[in-house]
Amino acid sequence: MSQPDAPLIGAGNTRRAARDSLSSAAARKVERPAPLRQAVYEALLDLIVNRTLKPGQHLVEIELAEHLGVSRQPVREALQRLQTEGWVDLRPAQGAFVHTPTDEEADQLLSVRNVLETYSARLAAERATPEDVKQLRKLQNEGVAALKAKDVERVVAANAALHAFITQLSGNTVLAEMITTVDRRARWYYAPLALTRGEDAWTEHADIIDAITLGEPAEAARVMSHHTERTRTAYREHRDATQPK
Amino acid sequence: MSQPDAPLIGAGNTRRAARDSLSSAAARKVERPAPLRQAVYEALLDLIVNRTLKPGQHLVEIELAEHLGVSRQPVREALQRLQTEGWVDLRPAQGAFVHTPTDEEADQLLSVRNVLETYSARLAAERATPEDVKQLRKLQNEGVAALKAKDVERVVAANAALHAFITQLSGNTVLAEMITTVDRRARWYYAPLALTRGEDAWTEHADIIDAITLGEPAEAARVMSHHTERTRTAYREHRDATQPK
DNA sequence: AGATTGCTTATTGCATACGAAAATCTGTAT
DNA sequence: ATACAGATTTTCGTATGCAATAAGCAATCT
Repeated sequence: MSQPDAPLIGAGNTRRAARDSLSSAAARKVERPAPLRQAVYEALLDLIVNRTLKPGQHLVEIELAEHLGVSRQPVREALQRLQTEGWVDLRPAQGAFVHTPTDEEADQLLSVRNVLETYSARLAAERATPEDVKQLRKLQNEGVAALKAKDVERVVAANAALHAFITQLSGNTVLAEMITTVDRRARWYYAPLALTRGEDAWTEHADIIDAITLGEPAEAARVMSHHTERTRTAYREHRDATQPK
Repeated sequence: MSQPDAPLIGAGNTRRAARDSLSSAAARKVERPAPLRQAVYEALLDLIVNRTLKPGQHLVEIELAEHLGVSRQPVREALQRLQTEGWVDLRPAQGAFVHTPTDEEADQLLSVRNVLETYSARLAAERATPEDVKQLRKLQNEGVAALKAKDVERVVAANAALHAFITQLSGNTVLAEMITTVDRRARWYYAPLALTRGEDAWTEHADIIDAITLGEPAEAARVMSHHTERTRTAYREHRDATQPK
């Protein structure tokens, strides 16, 4: 049985009990209690991203439900959301399967990501305050430190944090949400190649921050585009290297 | 009672009966029968887009369900999908409300649309075949004809069709899906200003098609950006005119 | 042997049931 | 009249039940 052994909710069977345990798993505070399906969504997404649930794997509702200690209903709803975001495929009358990204799709996603991130960098350069710049430097330092320490986890986290912050700086909420989704998926795709290009990436990050600091939108856009394009190329090369055709 | 009077399913109460009537309403053929929630999704989206369901309106699950002749379940699932796409807001324990776009949000969406469409035009210019170009001309002619006939419906449809086709030409599926979603929302936003700039728009369309025909990506991008930016400006002006602050 | 048909089982999709939270209403006190 | 407290109603969120479909398997036919 390929049941993952992650959160596993206690025997608590009431709605409240299930919610609490799952929420703590997701480490979130809720004023107005978020629906259970939200916690389930986050739990499942996490399981997919960290590859506990493998691409192509058939996700049986009742199994996930029992694993998380809830009923099928919230699981269904979470799975459907995961579908619209491209994490799983829902085949009518057959159920959910963890999405298996094709090379072509990954490449397309990375190019879309390029376009969106480039635009966000441009906007960020137009709007960043000195305080924002200070924060950017901080994130950059953290990333470089993590890289020096060869702490993969930390580098990945720092990378995500830096990009997320620039995205926020753009001031365009619609754009930011889109990038958040796309980026997460992109990271999932190129996770295998991890830190093969760590050094270069953080040099490029420095260039991006410089452009934002100087308030030069065109330059920021150019450098960000270069950066994300390099990532895309790295992905391609990695792919060609590992699948020698 | 603000019950919409649109599809209204026959008294058929079985699963099969309800599915059939809704499917025919959505005018779709299904080999492997699409889930009912899909049909409900389309029906609700249509009701929102054509403003039968008004922004801010509280959507009560049971009412929608009875109106469509199904149970709450598929309605819930459809509503959740509509939320992830930005058509409704789901407030915990309160239910669904048709999303009310703010001016800021509309502007942001239109600028994202600009970026995405611009990129798709660039790709289209790189890839379009002579056959594709022929089809583009055809769509263009249809639009101009509709404009001459002052048939608003037709113009809107032709406009959507042309943009959709260029989007397809890009060959980037991920991008295309994104544009489809964004565009549909954008049209919903600026629907009020309808055809105030019909003439100009179709002149610009001609420019875009020319650039694609000549296979000049940079030019296609430039012109498409100009076009979508003009739309955005028109939206702003319309807004400022109608809400004199 | 290989394909085909009918049966069994597993799993989904929808409907319904029920408890809990929010909104609304009512009556009372100030 | 207004504000507040409590009860009532409405509506959601989750759980469960049931019919229908798809996959798996065995027996049969060619």
